[in-house]
Amino acid sequence: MDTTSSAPAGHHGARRGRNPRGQGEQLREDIVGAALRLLDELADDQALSMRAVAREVGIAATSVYIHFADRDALVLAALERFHRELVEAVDQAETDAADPAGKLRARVLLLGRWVQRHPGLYKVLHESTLNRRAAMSFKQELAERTTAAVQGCIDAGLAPADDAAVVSLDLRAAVHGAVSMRVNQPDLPWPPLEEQVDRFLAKLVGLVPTSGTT
Amino acid sequence: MDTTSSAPAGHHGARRGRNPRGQGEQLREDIVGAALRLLDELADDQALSMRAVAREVGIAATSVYIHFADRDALVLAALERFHRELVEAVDQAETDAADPAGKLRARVLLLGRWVQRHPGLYKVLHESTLNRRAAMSFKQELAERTTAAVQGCIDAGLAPADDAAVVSLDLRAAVHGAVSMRVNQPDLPWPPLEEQVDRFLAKLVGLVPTSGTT
DNA sequence: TGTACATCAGTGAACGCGCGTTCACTGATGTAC
DNA sequence: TGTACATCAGTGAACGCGCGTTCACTGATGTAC
Repeated sequence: MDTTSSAPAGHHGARRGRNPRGQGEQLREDIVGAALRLLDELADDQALSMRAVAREVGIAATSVYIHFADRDALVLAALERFHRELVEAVDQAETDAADPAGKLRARVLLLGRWVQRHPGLYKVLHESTLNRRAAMSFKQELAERTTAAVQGCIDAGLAPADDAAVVSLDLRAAVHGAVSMRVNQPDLPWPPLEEQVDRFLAKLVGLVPTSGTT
Repeated sequence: MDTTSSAPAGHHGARRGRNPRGQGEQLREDIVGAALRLLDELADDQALSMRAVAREVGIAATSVYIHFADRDALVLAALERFHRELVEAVDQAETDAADPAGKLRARVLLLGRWVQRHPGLYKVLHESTLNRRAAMSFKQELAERTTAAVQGCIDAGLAPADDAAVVSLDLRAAVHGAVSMRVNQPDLPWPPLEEQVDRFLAKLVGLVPTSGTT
């Protein structure tokens, strides 16, 4: 389920063979996988070149155009897949937790851990100038589910009654900021993200810090 | 005092004349000004080209190398100037405010307003991959002064006693996140930043929301 | 069963471009004697 | 007062590079008759 392990076998330039008839779409997946690996390294969508992607997959540069109209289309497809996997992982973490407060905490903490493993992709997803050119409406999904988790806490009486959308926005902004600072200046001596997240949950959402290790 | 108005007269490619003897350093300032203008537009340090800067100033591309060893050196100088102006503006806002709580609020709100005027530069300052390659230790300054302002609130009894460094980190993370989301997705319908900042000041620092318009 | 044709899954060469950077140079202005 | 020289503030041409993208093509595999 990890984005960076999506390539079938040979990593860079391993001269991959032609797919059998009817399996042409497999190359598309391999290209997206290669783009994800490179984007995570580069941490910049503008720095990704179609030729580098082709080299990584082991195909001719022109073959990328069979599946993607241009570079933006490829980056967009890669980010959509990254986001989908992220949403699935976060939802799974929520499912594993017991009560609504634990679910919200699990969501946020898993996001933090995921980002620490793929800082470059997080940067591209949220900071790339592609945000100016393309819609990326799929990003709404994560926000909506976090708001639902906040609402769950309020409904269960674990958080004071309030506008869940507003509380969720504040929480997401704070967490995004905390994560973003760590991702963008990885060499600075940051305190543990988990403690900061717990302070945000306590102060912004109003959860009682039950020190749950769920 | 605005970064984007630092060029003397002719904006793009206006064929500027040679400086008089002893005034050679003037070109350096003009180059930095042009770089700031372009970086604010591009919102990406990698997208800035030495040739584009030279065109903007109205000089030969090679003349940039008289003052800057390479592109990173130029971007670094530009960001240092942007940061210095930002710090000065924020400090001025703090001076104008009456009590410690008003000072902290003024700092944060002015930062928000400044960023809304120069979103591209904010992105480059905090998100560019130059952060990986260069130190940018000057950025510490803003953080330190915010922490001092938080400490001021605590000392004056306007905020509950707590570790000012921790509270400051949380506040900066939250504000950075709120600002960053708006900068990176400008087309989304964001609620007013000021209200969100006031919530952060109330919930994270513990200030009483005195609705001060200072 | 044979064979002409269509389709699929790609490839190789080439285009024009803007870029970072280097190099040897230019022309105005000041200064020592 | 004249003049040789040094310094300053730049310039113009050129280098090699990787890039996005287009174009006409290739060779294997399936399918209609």
